[in-house]
Amino acid sequence: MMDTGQSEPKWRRRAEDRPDEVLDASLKLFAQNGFAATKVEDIATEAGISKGAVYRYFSSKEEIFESLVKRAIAPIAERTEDLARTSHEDSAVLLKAVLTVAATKLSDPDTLALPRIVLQEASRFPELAQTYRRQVIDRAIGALELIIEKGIARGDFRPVNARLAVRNVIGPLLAHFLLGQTFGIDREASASPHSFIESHYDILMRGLMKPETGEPQ
Amino acid sequence: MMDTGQSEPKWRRRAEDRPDEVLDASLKLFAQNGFAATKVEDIATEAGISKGAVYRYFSSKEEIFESLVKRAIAPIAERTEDLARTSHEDSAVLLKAVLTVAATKLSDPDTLALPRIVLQEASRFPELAQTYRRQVIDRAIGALELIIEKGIARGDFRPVNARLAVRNVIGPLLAHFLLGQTFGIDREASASPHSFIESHYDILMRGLMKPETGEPQ
Amino acid sequence: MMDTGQSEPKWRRRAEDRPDEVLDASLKLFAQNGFAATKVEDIATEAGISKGAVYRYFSSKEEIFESLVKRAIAPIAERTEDLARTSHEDSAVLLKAVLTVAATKLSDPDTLALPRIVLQEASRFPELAQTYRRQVIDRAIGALELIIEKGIARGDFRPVNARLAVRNVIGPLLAHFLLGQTFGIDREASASPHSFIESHYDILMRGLMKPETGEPQ
Amino acid sequence: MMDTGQSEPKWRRRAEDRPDEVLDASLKLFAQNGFAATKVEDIATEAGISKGAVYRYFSSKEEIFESLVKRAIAPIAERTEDLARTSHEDSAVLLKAVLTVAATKLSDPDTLALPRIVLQEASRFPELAQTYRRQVIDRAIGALELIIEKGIARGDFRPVNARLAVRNVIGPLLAHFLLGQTFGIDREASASPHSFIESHYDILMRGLMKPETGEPQ
DNA sequence: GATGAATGAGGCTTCATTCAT
DNA sequence: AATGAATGAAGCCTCATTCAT
Repeated sequence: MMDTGQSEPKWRRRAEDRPDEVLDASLKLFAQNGFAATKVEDIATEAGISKGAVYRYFSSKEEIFESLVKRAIAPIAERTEDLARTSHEDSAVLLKAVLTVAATKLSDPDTLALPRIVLQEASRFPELAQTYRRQVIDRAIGALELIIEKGIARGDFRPVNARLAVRNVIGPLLAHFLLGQTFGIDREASASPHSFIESHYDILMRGLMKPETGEPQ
Repeated sequence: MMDTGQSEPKWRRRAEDRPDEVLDASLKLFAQNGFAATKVEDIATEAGISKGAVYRYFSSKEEIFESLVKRAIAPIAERTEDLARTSHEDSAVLLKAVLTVAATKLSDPDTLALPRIVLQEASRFPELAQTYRRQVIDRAIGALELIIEKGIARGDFRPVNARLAVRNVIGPLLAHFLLGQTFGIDREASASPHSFIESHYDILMRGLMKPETGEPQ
Repeated sequence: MMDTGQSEPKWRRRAEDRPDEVLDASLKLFAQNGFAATKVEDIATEAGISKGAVYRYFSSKEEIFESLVKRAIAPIAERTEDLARTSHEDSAVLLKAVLTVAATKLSDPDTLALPRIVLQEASRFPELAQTYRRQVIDRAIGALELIIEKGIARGDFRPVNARLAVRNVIGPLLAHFLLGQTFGIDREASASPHSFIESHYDILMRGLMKPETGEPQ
Repeated sequence: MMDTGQSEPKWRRRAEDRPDEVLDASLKLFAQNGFAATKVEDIATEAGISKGAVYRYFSSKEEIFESLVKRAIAPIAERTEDLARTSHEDSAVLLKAVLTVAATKLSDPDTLALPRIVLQEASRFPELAQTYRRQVIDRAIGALELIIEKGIARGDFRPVNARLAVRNVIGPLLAHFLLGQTFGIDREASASPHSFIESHYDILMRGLMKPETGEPQ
């Protein structure tokens, strides 16, 4: 919140930063190679510490993964409620804002990394997957559902099944960014985050809005 | 200890079926536990043969995975062109048919399994991922793109960017089935494949069609 | 002894020839890759039969090796005594004849192969090595020892320790052919079997003969 | 079951010595059983460490073998040149010195072990065999050749083909020590290194020297 | 606290041998 | 008798985790 302008020197390694550095390193390597194929020694090297030191902060490789997920969840869990509260505005405007933010974040590979890993490892860490689901997915879905329901109540949207309609909001983002990153699809200009969001928003809004409402935006 | 006299044959000689049995077993276990966490011995046991026998048909665990993907790709690659050719019909009708077929297939965990695994292991098998992408994803996207473009040319659809619009067709399916299976979301009745497809189709078609076209379906 | 001139057609595979064909194949492969690195399947393929068939003639890979050694030993064991009996001639002439025969044989890689393998595998097949030693090495040494002793008795040679002098007869052959084949030493013309034997004989005879005997040969 | 209280350290930390200890253990076992028949676990046990520890120092069993050869080669490659330089002396004296040193070394099973293994495994490690040949065999042969040529130039020796004559120097050593060790030949007193060298030298020198030179030594 | 040497269970793979066909 | 599919013991190697220094 308060950026004093004096950038924290990267080289100052402080003990309390270590766990986070380990998690950063892990995130990078897990995203690159998957959980099983990532060696603790590699994590240590990437974090600039020794293998043994890793075990000072985390009791096992699995715990690193759990902490990684929990670290990512924490801020999301806190901020999510804002989404619902802020919805005093026009539903269409709100939805566009949400989509834009989401697209911006998901177009960053580092942000996409964790959801991807969780998806990958869900079967091996069922409880963690459930935690992620409840803390992140359910909240996001819940928030979007609420936005849609409010839009329906306000008369902005047609009376659709809000819970199912959420798939039409989230899905195209998934298809674009997840497949895009995983398979390297459509790296051309036409697929820039911006133009994609324009297209998605255009189609989605027409699909949700009442016919007489006229053009979206 | 107790020999009843009825000799149980240690194994059957059934070379022709074995490779497929191994692949079936592998698909099941890979889907369940991922590639790395699946032991060759488990595959063998699941296939009802010995560890060593697996290596008569596949030279390594990786080759099993590759064969699995190729086996799944083959029929898809053949049938895909049909999709484009059949499109003499009304674009809306065609699109609904496609969505219904896709939903039916994807709601079967066994069908969804392979795409899931490919997604999971893409970073560890980059070439295989690219093969899958070209043979399956690109074709599917291409076919859908063609349907949309024909719809635009016929005046059924608004002039949208067909390539990007494809995300709005595929994405909700992904969100529904992939996340649904992975995280166990929404197992309630409201989320039946049928009702989801109705919802998806309704929103999607309104988003694509010209306003004056009237109600979809 | 009786060569009728009608060469046995190679392509006529008869059951009674099989064991020898297996041994031929084994000799070739053992010489090439060693005992451990040679697979029974490779032997079978080389012999033009199936893996199972090999086990009809030999009960194990070790037995193949044993048979190989015994097959090679048999004729040697029979012929060796001749060497001692023939020694009515001049010791120098006899020794030269022996050296020439030995050099001719050892310059053929196929002949050298078995001694090489026996040397290689001696520690893994101690009994076989002892059999080989007694049947081949001891006899050869014994025969040469006898030749030398007779030479001394006749006054052709100086009174040397015959048993130790045998090393001076055999050793250079070993050095030339064994090292030559194993390490590919001296493939030039100067190292032809013939010129080597001339050199060896020249040096050896001068070493053994009485000074006053004059030039050898 | 019975904890006496005196904690036995599971291992010592001794990284610097370990590689050599592993090589020593490997040499012993390779010499005894051959490369293929020696298990990494056996090497580890012989070296007093665990299987895994071996892999801290060598990335594979093959690398152990390579290191073994290189370790043995290094000092030889350095010292060999001395042999040629020292040859200010009488050729006969020099040759006897060389033979005596060689015999002393080769009569030690531990010294003979490596050449034996290299000979055994030459076909499986062709590059290593060539390295050994160039670094050890070619140098030794070259040095001996030089001694002989100098002897000829000085008028000590007859004009023989030096390159081929080298076989008469080396060969008897090979026959005596290599066969002796491999097949357990002549363990009697008559075959002591000393008496063998006397015999070999006696026969060899007479073979090389000019008739009028008189008795060797 | 930090380090990295050491451990050892566990996985992949090979291949001699067996035996149903 | 021949075949080659199947077995399974055994070996190489990996790597998460421990712990002496």
